[in-house]
Amino acid sequence: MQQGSLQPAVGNVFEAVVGQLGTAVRLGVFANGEQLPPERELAEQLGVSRMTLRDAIAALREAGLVQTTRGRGGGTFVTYDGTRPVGVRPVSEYDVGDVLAFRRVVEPGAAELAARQPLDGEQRAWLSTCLADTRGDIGAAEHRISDSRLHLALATLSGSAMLMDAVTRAQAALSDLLAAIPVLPRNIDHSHAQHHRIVEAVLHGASLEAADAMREHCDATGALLKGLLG
Amino acid sequence: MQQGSLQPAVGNVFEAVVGQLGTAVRLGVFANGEQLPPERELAEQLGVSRMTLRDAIAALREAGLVQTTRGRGGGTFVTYDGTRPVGVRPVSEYDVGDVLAFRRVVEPGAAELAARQPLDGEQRAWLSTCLADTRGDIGAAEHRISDSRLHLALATLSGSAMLMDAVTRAQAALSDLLAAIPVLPRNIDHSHAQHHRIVEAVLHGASLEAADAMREHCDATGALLKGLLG
DNA sequence: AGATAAAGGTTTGATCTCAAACCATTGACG
DNA sequence: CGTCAATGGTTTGAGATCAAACCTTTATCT
Repeated sequence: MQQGSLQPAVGNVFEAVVGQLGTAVRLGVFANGEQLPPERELAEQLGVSRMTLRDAIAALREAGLVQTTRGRGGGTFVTYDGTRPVGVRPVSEYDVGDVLAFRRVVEPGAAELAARQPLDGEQRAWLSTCLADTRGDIGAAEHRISDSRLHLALATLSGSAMLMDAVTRAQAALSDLLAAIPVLPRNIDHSHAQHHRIVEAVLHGASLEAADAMREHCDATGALLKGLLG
Repeated sequence: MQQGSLQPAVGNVFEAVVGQLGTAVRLGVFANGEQLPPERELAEQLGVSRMTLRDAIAALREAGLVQTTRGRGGGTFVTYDGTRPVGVRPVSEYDVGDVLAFRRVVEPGAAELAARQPLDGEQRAWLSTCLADTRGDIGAAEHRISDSRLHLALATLSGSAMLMDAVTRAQAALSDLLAAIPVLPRNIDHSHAQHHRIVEAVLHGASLEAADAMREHCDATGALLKGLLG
């Protein structure tokens, strides 16, 4: 009986950055049409040299996820609305059941913490906007992206960087799988009702309710996925 | 309102490996006197070249954490019983409150999952042994190490690699802080009672009870730490 | 003793990554 | 129209990291 632990270090910085940026785009961390931060800035945020970042951006450009223009007012812009499948490999290597289990732990935890947090007006408005965005009359792809944004927003509002990391990992690992869920109106309605309940609970500071609601939501999504993937 | 995410890539593989191995030793993942895997093997496990691993081991050797002998039957052996403070930098850069919050989410989650798992005889015995090890008439340092081992064992039994990673991160980030907790018999007794309750719950498959007990344990430790650190 | 096996120790050349400086393009503003 | 500023594009040399082959030490087996 002995441990696992000792996770391998990421050997290839370039690939890691491609994975991170690609995931960020696919999760809607950067909205479609939005401009990425300038290279020098983004490189610093990622803790990576500008050269490596540029190579990664070039890869994303080849994959059609972004476009780049030069000159003042230029930059790298997201050109991905979620409708096309993309060839960028996600970072994760975990088992589906594992990801679902992990998510079921960290997302309710994040929601619970977010509900405990004293939120200012801007934060409350942000959350409401994210919720509303999942509602609009949009396609499946956009729905998936705005869903990710809502979940990441909740994680951000938890105020814990480690939890935020964990939720990001879970969402990244799930993004491809979630794309496989068929968009029956029934599912969307159900999902939205749960989102609504979660956000309400968070806004009212009902932490246990928020955690419960999120847990239920994760269970529902998980059941759906398991059903679809055998 | 915009995200964090985009965690920086680890630039220095060497330092990362030193941190990982050092943490593993300090957390008791490798027991005192125990032999580390052969370099070629360990390098592969860590996803790192043998050269880099060797440099890292050299650093640990200088720090007095391990000793190395050559020839057949030789190898690198842990020489750390937890009594000396060591100069090896931990990996984490997170805020104390953050780590405590994170831990309070992932450890109960892991305990809950472990309780749901059908455990075989070996696993049950392992858990019991880990629990018993925290009890013996041992010093503060050994107590801290066996405590880590128990928590990591629970995480391992959850069956989720992602959760295991998360708990390992949390324990690593906390290891220095936990060392600061004074070893009043009162604390140890309290802590052991909680450990006992957790393990019992896991062995009986009482998942909610396990999660509750672990949550309480985390709260207690957290309160103690906060009290001691201002 | 001598041979073998299992470990750590060393060398070497290729590749990846970095930092910093410099070049090129383009829109905005006077 | 010309200058400036903000952006991406390029070059270069140093240092980190890798993979693979080879050397040295030492316990064990015959």
